[in-house]
Amino acid sequence: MPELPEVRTVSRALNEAVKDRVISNVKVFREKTIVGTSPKKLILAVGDAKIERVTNIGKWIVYLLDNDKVLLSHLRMTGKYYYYKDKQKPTKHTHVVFDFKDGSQLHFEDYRGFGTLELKDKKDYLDVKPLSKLAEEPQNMNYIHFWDKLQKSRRAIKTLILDQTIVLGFGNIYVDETLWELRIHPETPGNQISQKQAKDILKFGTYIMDWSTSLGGSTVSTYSSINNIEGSFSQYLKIFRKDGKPCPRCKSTIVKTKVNGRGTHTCPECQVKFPI
DNA sequence: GACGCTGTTCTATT
DNA sequence: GAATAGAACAGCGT
Repeated sequence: MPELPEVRTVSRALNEAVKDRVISNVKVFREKTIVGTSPKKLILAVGDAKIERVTNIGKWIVYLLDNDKVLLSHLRMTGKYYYYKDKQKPTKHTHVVFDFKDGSQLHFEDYRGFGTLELKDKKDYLDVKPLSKLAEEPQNMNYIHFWDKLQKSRRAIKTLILDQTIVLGFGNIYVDETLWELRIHPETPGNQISQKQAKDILKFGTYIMDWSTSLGGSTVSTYSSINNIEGSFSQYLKIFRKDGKPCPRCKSTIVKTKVNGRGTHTCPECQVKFPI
C-alpha cells in the first residue's frame, strides 16, 4: 500500500489524533503483528506512557513515547489505522487496539497481515535494525553519494531505487512515475546511469512525492489514511496502472512488464532501452 | 474454482 | 558479498 507520501500523510494524521494521549492498555489480537517482543512485554513497556509525537522515517511510522521507548510501525501493503473517540468493537482484521486514558482508542487493522509494530529503546533505535541501514529521503540525499551507489551495481535502476538502503521512500508507484518522467528505461543497469540522471531522479522524486503528500497521497486501490480518508493524487499519475492506455507524452501504448518480480509500467517509445 | 495479480520487506539460496 | 526467488497473507479480477 503506502509509499513515502502516504506514510507521511498517515503519520501526520496520527500525530493529530493521538499526540499527548496516555496509553492505558494494549490489546493484541494477532501475535505475529508484534515483532521482536511478546505482546505481554509490549503492554508492560507502553502502558501508562504518553505519546509525545508521531512522525515517520521513510515508510516507517515512529511513535515517540515519554518514557525510554519508541514504537515503530510499518503498514507494508494494507495496514491501516482508525482512531475512535469511543470504544469500538474490533473487526475480523483488527490486530492491535490501544486504549487511551480518556476513553478513546486507536485500532491497527491489516487484512493481509504483513503490517507490524515493534518496540525499541529510544537511546539507540536509529542504530539498530530495522532503521539502521536506511538511506536518506531524496530531498536530503547527496546525489554524488547516490550515484556512487548506483555505479556499484548492474542491477536494474528500478530495483535499485526501490532498495531503501540506497534511497529512502520510493515504492512501486513513484518509481514508475519518476522513470517515465525522466525517460529512463526501468531495466537500465545502475552503472549506466549518469550523474545528471542520478541528480534528476532525486530532484523529481522529491518533487512528485512532496506534491502527492500535499494531496494526501495516491489512493489507487485500497490505500487510505486513518479513518478511511482517501488521497487524491492518483488523478495525476501518468503511467502507473495505465497499461493499454496512450502515453500522455507520445501516445504510444503503455506496456506492463515485470522487473525483478514487480509490475512495471513503461512507455516503449519514451523510455528507450539502454544500449547493451 | 483456479490462477495470477496486488502500493513491502525479510530470509534463504545460489 | 551480490543478486534472485520465495515467503509472509487475504482478497479481487479474469
